[in-house]
Amino acid sequence: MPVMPKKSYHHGDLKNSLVKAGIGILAREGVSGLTLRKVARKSGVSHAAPYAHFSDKQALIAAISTEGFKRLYEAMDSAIEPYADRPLEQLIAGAWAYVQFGLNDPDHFKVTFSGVLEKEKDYPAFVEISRRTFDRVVSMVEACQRANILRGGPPEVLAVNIWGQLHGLVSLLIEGQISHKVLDKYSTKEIFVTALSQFTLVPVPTDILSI
Amino acid sequence: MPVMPKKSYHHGDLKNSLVKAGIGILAREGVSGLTLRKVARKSGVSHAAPYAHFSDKQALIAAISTEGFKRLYEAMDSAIEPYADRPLEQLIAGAWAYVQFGLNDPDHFKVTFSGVLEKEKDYPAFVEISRRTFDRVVSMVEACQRANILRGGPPEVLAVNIWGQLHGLVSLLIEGQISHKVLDKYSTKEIFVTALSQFTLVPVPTDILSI
DNA sequence: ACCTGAACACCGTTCAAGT
DNA sequence: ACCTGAACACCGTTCAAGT
Repeated sequence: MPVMPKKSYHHGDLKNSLVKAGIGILAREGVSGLTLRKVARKSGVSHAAPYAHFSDKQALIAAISTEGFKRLYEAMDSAIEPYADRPLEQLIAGAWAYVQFGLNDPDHFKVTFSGVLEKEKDYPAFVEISRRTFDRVVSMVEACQRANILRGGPPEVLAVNIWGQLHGLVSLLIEGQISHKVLDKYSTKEIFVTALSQFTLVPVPTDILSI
Repeated sequence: MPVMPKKSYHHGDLKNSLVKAGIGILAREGVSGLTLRKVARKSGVSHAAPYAHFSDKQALIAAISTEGFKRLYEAMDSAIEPYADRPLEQLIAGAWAYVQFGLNDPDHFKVTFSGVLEKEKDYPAFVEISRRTFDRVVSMVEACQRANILRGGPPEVLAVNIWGQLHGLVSLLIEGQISHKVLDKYSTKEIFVTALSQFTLVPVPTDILSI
């Protein structure tokens, strides 16, 4: 009995398949479950095959992180889109999209932002999407400042602060560091609205926030 | 030639030594360099010896995290001490101690707060020091509210927000996510003072912040 | 150009055995 | 009670060889 040729020797789009497989494993087994060998197995190739496309595990993680950042950028973009010329609404919707991304896929968020990728500076695609996202936030902040919705001061600093506020709360929530005493009494939404209100000079419209 | 008895068969205080060794490795080689076998080697015992004191690697990580949290608590306590009955100064000094802890030993900070420890709820000592620290912050916030230094509202929510703000900024700084365009123009100190100013109803006294 | 299979060094964990 | 040494399954990485 001759061996059946299993489809074909070449995979077709292995590089892409590896990234997708990695994201899947991340969602189901977490950061510690993400191994190169599992990713290869899931893509139906030998454990050495990934090295044809990624120089090492960090390079695959860089690709997964970059994809995470891109998804985040897209999510923020779609969330903002309905609110042309309404900077406050844009800010809130964008912020909420960031939060949702973190809470919906905490391990992808972690890989993208929490130092699993060790030398992000070595990966130009990651640096690029990071820069683009930040620039977008800065221009939203500037629009808010012009509309007297945010205080004055250097917009980059304000953008970093707002980003930091959201990032910190999402991180603490994901890691389960926020005590149940607090979470039983106040919803995630309340906590974030209170946080954003520290920055804005006008009340935060809560009707935008889905869920 | 008979074998020299190498000191003694028993280590003496292996449990403690393993935690210290782990913290050392963390500082020099980062999270990915922290292995049980290295920790054992550094303590001069076989690679199976740690299992007499810790059920698995996560249990050692829990001990390292708990020690990190204790050091943080102590650091905040000493920073606050000089400012009895001056809630604003206490808040600033405590916040700055948190930031310093993160920037001085980023990998210990990461292990303590960024999900390297996977089920912190299983480790009562960790949960306990976490609770104590948070309670301390809440009571500082309450004192600030009474002195009209912070806005009203549920103190736990405000405490979570302030903690989240600091935590987010420290995390982004550690991970190198804050662009050089910003860091070249504004110091860490400036960024944190601006951040804290969003919360306070009075100007933030910067003379407290060492460095 | 893309992939396989064997090999190597390293890791976490277990367990029978030694002191 | 505390530690060792051998063993096992798994991992990242390399490399000669196959298609």
